[in-house]
Amino acid sequence: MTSADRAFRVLEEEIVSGRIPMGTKLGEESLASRFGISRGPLREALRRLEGRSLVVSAAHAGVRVVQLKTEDLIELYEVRESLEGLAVRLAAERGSDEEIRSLRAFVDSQAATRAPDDRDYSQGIGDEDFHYRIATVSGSKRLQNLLCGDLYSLIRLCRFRTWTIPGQKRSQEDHERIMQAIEERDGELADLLMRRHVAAARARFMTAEAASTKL
Amino acid sequence: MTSADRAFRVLEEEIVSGRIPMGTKLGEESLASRFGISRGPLREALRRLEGRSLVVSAAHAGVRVVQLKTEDLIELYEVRESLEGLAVRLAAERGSDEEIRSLRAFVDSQAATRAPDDRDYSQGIGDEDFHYRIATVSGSKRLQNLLCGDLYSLIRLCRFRTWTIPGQKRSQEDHERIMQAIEERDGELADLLMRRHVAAARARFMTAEAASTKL
DNA sequence: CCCCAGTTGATTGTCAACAATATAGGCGCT
DNA sequence: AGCGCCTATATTGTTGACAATCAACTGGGG
Repeated sequence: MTSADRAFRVLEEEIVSGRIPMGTKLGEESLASRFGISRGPLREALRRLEGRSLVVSAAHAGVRVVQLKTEDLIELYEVRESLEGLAVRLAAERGSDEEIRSLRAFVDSQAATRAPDDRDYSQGIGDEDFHYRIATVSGSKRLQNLLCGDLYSLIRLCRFRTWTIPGQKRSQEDHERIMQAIEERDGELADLLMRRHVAAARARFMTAEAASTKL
Repeated sequence: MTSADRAFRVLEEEIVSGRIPMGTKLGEESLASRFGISRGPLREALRRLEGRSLVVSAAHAGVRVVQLKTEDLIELYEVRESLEGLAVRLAAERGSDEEIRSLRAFVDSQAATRAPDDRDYSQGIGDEDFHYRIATVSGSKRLQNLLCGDLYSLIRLCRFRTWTIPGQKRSQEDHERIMQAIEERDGELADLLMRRHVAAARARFMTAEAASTKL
């Protein structure tokens, strides 16, 4: 593993997790000294981040962490809606029995470990994990990379805004129904339910956003 | 515009157009001398290509143009099907009257300029242009970048394989019906028709592929 | 007092040389 | 003759220095 690889992974994680806020300027020299490497490999790491749209760079003006506006997040959710529908359809139609059993076990464990008052956050993680696993079961590498590699990263980048009331009980019910559709190999129904599921998440975000901008 | 930018654009165009075949090794020194630049900027261009999945790089083993297998192309078509459905739905529901009129004018011009025997290729271009314009009218920057920037590039990269019988008359009829759905602001219908349209293209490719591998 | 131009400073873009590693070819061994 | 090892070469990874460009600051003029 090269030093540029390390810098890329660390920066990617820090940007996606929000530890480096949106719009932050990424000076080459300071970052290079921080990682203990030269500017050459660091610039390569930045270019890879640029290729993945996590940063934007203007010539002679440095690179900054991408700054997503409200419309950008809405667009991301729209794309995610379609792609997750496709993913769950493929998972239902082409997933192996073993994969589906494993997915069922996960859903049940999620339902069991959910403490009655454990609202906010562990549910968010569990929800994310559910979608992540479906992308895997879909069997489409390209789709998995698009969802897990690009979309989720960008959406998580704005997580602080979508820390709205998760409505996790409803989410849990959604998961259960989607799971049933998968087990019945009903790709079309799973697709429909999944689209509604993420559309609901988008709606929650939009109402929360509207409320916050009204203030 | 920096020299790394130039190298990136030229290489991107040459890879996507197929002038640099899949699997070709991209040596740094030869490319650098060809562009008249040093290895530093060239490496940055390669890293940007890597971020866009047009090349794959292994440490100390150089970078090669991505080599798409049959399953990869199928996966690309599946993703494209969903995303184009979304694009045309958004175009129908949110496109301005002016944009839709412009789109109609384009479809009509395509139907008019198509010479009766002009099969193979100008239709392929026209078809691509149609989808490109719909992505624009959808109004979603993210979707437009995904479709026009990433998916079409990778699909075109395999164009030599999908030079199958275009069935352009059927394609023209598809466009006409999709256009009508857009004009009626029927996003759901446009979505359905578009999905069928690209599913048909995928089916043509798959049968052609099956025939060629049977040989 | 305000505005514009020149200059200084810092940051980015580029280069050529050095170090590290994988691939290829030859040599010896079995 | 076939196989494994070892060297040699070529390519990649990394570095520090140099050049070019942009931004801020200062000084002079209106």
